[in-house]
This record gives sequence, structure tokens and C-alpha cells, in this order.
Amino acid sequence: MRDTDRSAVRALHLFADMTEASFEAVVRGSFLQSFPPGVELLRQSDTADFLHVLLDGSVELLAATAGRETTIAVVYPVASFILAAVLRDRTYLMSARTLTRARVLMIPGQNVRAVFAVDPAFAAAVVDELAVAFRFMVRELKNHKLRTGAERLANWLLLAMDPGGAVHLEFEKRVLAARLGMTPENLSRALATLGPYGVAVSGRVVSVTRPDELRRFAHPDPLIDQV
Amino acid sequence: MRDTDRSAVRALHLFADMTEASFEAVVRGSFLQSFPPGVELLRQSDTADFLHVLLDGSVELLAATAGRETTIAVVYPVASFILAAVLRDRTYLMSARTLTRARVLMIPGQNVRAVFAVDPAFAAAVVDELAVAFRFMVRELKNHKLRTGAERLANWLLLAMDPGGAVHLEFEKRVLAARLGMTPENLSRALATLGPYGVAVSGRVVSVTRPDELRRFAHPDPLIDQV
DNA sequence: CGCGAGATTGATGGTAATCAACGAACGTGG
DNA sequence: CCACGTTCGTTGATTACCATCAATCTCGCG
Repeated sequence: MRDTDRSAVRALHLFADMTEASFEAVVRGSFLQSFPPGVELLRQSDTADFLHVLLDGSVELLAATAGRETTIAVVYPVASFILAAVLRDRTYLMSARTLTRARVLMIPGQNVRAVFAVDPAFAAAVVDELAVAFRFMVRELKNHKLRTGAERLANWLLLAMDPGGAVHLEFEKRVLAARLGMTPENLSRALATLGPYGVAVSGRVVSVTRPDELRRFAHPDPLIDQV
Repeated sequence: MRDTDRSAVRALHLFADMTEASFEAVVRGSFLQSFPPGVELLRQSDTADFLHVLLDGSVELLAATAGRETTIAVVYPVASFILAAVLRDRTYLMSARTLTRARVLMIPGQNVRAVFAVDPAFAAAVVDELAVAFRFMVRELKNHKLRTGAERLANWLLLAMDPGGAVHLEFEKRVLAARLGMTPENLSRALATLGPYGVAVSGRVVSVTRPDELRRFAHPDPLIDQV
């Protein structure tokens, strides 16, 4: 690992408070790798050999069974993923695929487990990370079970828009659709149904002209939407 | 807390490996309480004052927004719940309600956080518990997004049936419906659609006469269904 | 200028929620 | 012990929501 990368990694919340010796022990045998878009980083049911930390780009977590597939989450920097599988030394429950070019730090699972046992600061950070991940899952489950697609989209727009009410999509709409748990076709339709509430689309820019009306439609909820 | 309860609690996975002093520090200020069915133990958006450990009975975790409500999980002994909220000292994302008469150990959140910081064995147990909870959530999300109601029911039956193919429901069907994420009406219909695969209902007993056929319909998956 | 990937629109079917009505089981009180 | 009433479960009809398939459109780029 290069020195610039090393200090960037050291600054991550997950590693910031641990001792230098612990950091050394974690990083030994780790590697930082860049991937092009569309690469499968890991596959569900494989054994959890590496903790992954996303430093740049975006990664999709997905799951499949019986010929069907669904996106569970989209990960943005800086975040670890599949931490739970690594800690328990179990198989992955999800696959991971790069959406964009991505830089990923891969840490051998046994390093994580070993250092976890001896460095309380690292243990605390791990628990924090894991608790955040758990709560994210609960929010996602609520978002999905309690709201329609159009409502999920409306709430996403309210969070993503800048003060002027504009949302600049930095990825394809199909990715947004997956992130929101719907098909691209239904995202189109959902955007159309939000028209009467002041939502207009022009290429990759979505404009929210009457935020208050959209909010009344969306019923935003701090216990679901990330603050 | 009575001595018999004390030793039962001490034997729980979460507390088994910690030092006696740590256990003492956790238990001080905790209380063990019995509740009748239908009691709301905690409400979403309240601050996480107590870690709850279910010792007897069953508890439903549910979430509501915009006038809608859904069951997220049903908890059976012995399990803790809302651990993540307590560790992060945040508000609860879910409400909890007793389904049956239930005995619950309530531990002040600050005890948990304080002992977590000083007892590595407890920290490890907490992480284990949390990782299991996280993976449970992922399984639930997959179960819900990748399967129809009838498929969820079929897989549940395959896991719940005894070697003779019988499932004795120990709760009302409406509870099972909530657990499976559907309405009571649709549970009735789902049971009916499983008829051709050898599923018959008689009161509170469901019999699976042709497990192999049911399995072909259900597509059981170790990455979703609890083993 | 034309190709092709992504986006949109339309039509259709499947899944499940809702509303309503009915039936069965069970406990209570007469 | 029976009559009644409540609760739970089932069944039917309707509607909402979403996936799928297919066709068309748009726009960026060679």
C-alpha cells in the first residue's frame, strides 16, 4: 500500500482510534485495489475471507435466489461492507458488484478478528460500524414494506435535492431504480406521478418546484430516512 | 433479581464469558419483569434507555409510519432486542409489543456501554449478537423481496414441521401472517394454494404430506432460511 | 448521419391489500 | 346444557401496486 493511501485509510473512522501496532497488524496482508465498473467483488455463499472497505466509487450489494435478483443496498465511500460475515466467519449473504470504477481496501478476515480481540478502540469502532449497518437495514426494510415506489422516490428526492430544489443524477436512472427497489420502467412512471407535486425531469436533472407539496405526498420520517 | 433468575441470566450467551465484576456492573440497576400479552414494551422514536433480553414468551417488533404498520420480526427466547439502538445511544427504530405473557430482563443502556468498553469478552459477545441480528435482517429483506407470500409460507412450513410432516401452530394464524409479512386473508389463500403440493390445514395443525413436492415449490435457500 | 444504449410509454398479468360478508369455534351466562 | 355473542378464520369481489414484455423514443457518439 502506498503511503498516501495508508494515511487515508488510517484516518477512516474504523481505524482512527486504534493503536499503531494494531493498525499495522490489520493492514499487513491487506491490499488496496482498483476495479472497473461491473466487476463482481464477491459472491454470496462464498466464505468471508476479506473485509471490504470502499474508498472511492460505488458498489452494489445484491442477492439472488431461485433465478431472481434484487439490490439490497448501494454503498458509497467511506463505508465497509459485509462486516458481519467477516466477524462471524460465515459465508456472505450478498454479492457485491462495482457500479463505477472503485477503489477497495481488502483486509483479511482473520486480521480483523484477531485485532478485534486485543484492541478495545478497534472493537468499539467495529461495533459502531455494525450497529450503523444494522440500523440501515431496518430503515431499508421499513422503507420497502411501508411505502410505495413513488413514496420512496419522493423521499429520496427530498433528501438529495440542493437548496434550489435541483437534483443532479450522477448515475444512470437504472441504478437509481435498483437503489429504490423498483424497475427502470416503474421509476419512469413514478417520476411521472410526482409531476402534480412539482417534480419535473429534464435529462439527468430533476427539479422540485414545490417542496412543501412533495413533502405532504412523501410523509418523510426521521425513523426511515437518513438524516 | 432472584438468585435463580440471576444464574439463568448469567448463563446466557451474551453474559456467559464476562468477568464476575462486569456481570455485577451490568446487572446492577437491571430488572426482570413479567408482562401480560399485548403490552407495548417500548415505542419507536423513544430514546434507548434499556437493553431488553427476552427470557420467556414472544415479542413482536413492529414499525409504523404515515398510519401504516408492519411487523419487522418476532423474537423468541433467548434473544436480546434493540441492541443497536442501545449501543449507539440513539432512538429506537421499532416498537416492541408482547405477543404472549413474557419475561424480559431490562438492562440500563449506560451499563451496557460502560461494561462494553472494559470487558473484551462481553464486547465479543455483543458483537456476535449484533452480527447475528444484522444477518437476520438481511435474510428477512431477501425473503421479502425475492419471494411471494406463498413461497415464504412454504419455506416456513418446511422448517417448522416435525419429522412426521406436522406443524402445530402455537399461536394464532394472524400472528403467523404478520410474521410472514402478509395479511390474515392472504395467509388463508396462501395455505389454499399450497394444497396441490400436499399441504392440508385442520384447525391449528398443518400437515405436509408430500415434503419433496413442497420443497420443489418453495426453493429453500440456506442463505435465506434459518438453519 | 446513423447506430445503439438508455429511457419512456403502453398493454397485460401477477401478487397482495382492502372491504365486505359469511362461517366456525369457543367461552360465558342464563 | 344450551343459547348467545364475540373472536377468529375463510371466502369473494375489487382495487392498488408492481413486474414483465414490447414498442417507440431520445440522445450521445462514432
